[in-house]
Amino acid sequence: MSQGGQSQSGQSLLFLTDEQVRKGIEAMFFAYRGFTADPDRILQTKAYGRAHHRAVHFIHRSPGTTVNNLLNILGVTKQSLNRVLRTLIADGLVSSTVGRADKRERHLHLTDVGAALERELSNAQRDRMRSAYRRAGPEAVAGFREVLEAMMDDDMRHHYVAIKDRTD
Amino acid sequence: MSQGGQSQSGQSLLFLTDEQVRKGIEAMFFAYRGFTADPDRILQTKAYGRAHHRAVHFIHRSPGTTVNNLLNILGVTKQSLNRVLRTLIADGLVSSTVGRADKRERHLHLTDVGAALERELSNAQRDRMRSAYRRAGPEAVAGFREVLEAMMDDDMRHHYVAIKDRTD
DNA sequence: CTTGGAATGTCAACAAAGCTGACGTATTGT
DNA sequence: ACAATACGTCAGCTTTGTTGACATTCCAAG
Repeated sequence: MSQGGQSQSGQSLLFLTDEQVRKGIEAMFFAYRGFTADPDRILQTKAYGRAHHRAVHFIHRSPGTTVNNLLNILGVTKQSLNRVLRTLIADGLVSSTVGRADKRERHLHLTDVGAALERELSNAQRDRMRSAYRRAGPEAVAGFREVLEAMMDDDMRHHYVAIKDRTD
Repeated sequence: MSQGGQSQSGQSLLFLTDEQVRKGIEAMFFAYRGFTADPDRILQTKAYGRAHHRAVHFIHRSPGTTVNNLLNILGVTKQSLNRVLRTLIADGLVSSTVGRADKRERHLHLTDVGAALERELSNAQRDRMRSAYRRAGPEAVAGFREVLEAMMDDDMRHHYVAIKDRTD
């Protein structure tokens, strides 16, 4: 890593140099491309895009979630989400049911077809993640998660933790 | 981290469960949003977008690079890159000079104004990265980088390593 | 030397997916 | 009764990706 003669203790003092941080930035950029590459390839053959993937993922993750909740998680406008949701519902991948307690709300679920697509996309993405995990090892993975969590906006970390610790 | 009763050795057997991997996927999603949030905010006030940021970043990183080289790094079509480059050149942030050896090539450099924007964006993004690094600690950072590197496509890892080890 | 193909870069037109703003409807709660 | 909330939709704009067509330059085969 061309750190030259830096000792371990030297590294812990120097690991925040601009050079180190810039490498992290580029690693993030290149890795995110890999992260989305496999699902993107699948989606392209089905006339869907990354936005559909995200919707399907989080509906799968939190079945019965409302439109508003999804909006907060995805961080887009309702118009943008609605366009995606409309096609997913029209194509029979997602079902939208009026809320029982609050009839203004719509609860979203994946249909069997939607769940099948979710699995296909998930598997592709998980395979890459799993193989990266395997190559890097458990300790690297723990560090990976720690840094990512520290990088999130506070609101997003809240969503992430909420999902992470959900028990239902 | 709520690992509960898992021992270290137990963890190394179980860390590849679907649940673990899925959490990594969501961490990646939420973190990437944070990662781009600060530069995006700055860019918005200047009528530029994320694509401009990427171009400026890599021109700064490899001064004199050709359009084609930039194309490979960024992984977009040359038409898409060209649009961004055209506005950056028109606005005087980037200079494009005809190649001496091969006159088909254009060599790209940042002007003083371009370098100033690069610094502004870089600083914003680095601040967040640096603070995440600081919170997580050097060992977590090493793991972070390992997993990201393992997640890249092979071609992209090549670019990353090439840039990482450049000596000029 | 010429000529035809490969490589580099530019222009035009279109698509996906984000955005703002305005508006309508149903439902809830004060 | 009325204001606020949740959702859907229309219209129009921006960013950034795409494909197709084209000009320029280089190089190598004839």
